[in-house]
Amino acid sequence: MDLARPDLRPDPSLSTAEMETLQREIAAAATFEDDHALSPAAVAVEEAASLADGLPPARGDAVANETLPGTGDTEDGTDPPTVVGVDQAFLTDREGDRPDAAVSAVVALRGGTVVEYASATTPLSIPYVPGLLAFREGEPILAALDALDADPDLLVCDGSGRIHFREAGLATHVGVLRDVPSVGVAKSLLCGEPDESTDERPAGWRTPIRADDAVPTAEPGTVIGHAFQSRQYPNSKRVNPLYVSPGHRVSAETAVDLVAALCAGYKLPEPTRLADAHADRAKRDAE
DNA sequence: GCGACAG
DNA sequence: ATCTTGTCGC
Repeated sequence: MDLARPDLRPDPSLSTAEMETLQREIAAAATFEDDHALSPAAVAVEEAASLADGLPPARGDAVANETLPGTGDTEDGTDPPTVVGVDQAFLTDREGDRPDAAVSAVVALRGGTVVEYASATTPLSIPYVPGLLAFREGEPILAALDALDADPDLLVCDGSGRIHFREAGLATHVGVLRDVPSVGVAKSLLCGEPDESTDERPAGWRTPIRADDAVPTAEPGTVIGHAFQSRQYPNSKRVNPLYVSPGHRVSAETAVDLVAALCAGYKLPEPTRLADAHADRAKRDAE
């Protein structure tokens, strides 16, 4: 059965009040539990793709790679889950003022191998408002996902999921609309309170983020995500942690475990890092 | 009124 | 997010 909810699409023409109401519906339709067989081990990425010579092979070549012996295959011969990274870049107008259009990029990985790329450029209709990001970037993202042939088993979105004022961040919104398991990976904390200070933590460290007064829809103290130190330098400057939260059909614990498994030596998990690079390339090609 | 706020 | 060179460290 198809449980996607196209009726809950992030329509940018809604009023602020309507947007917030829609987000409460999204949160109500969301599942912050593991209802699938997605295991962190199954999606683990062993080696980072080299961006030195540009991005890995585009779709046509990558499809051929799928049939290469040992590439992205699991031991029992089953196909690994398809993980799709989603990211955005913005085009600026002639005067160099405000962003004019959004470039949404999606990159599909299977067993650490890139199997497909897609992107979509959409005019921006509303400004960025904290808490309403999905209404600015949601439509472009959905357009990019539509351009993808692959069937995502997991979406890795740039931004929050359950770590949100109404527990309905970008990752949750997109996940619910398509009824696909999703996680949110943010570079800064929107709301909620970490159990411990996140300062100068070693790679691999994590601490729960709990709902506070800024998240009235959740029972106070509910774990809505985690701060996760994906990378750290031995010396020199410190790296800030990531803020990982469930989008849809994933628990807070599994969300961090999945992201940890998807990291391959860089601060950002591979799907996000590759989508980021693809978005930049698509943007450059458009200029 | 003040503070605080993903990309 | 975006505007941008060099620079410090592995």
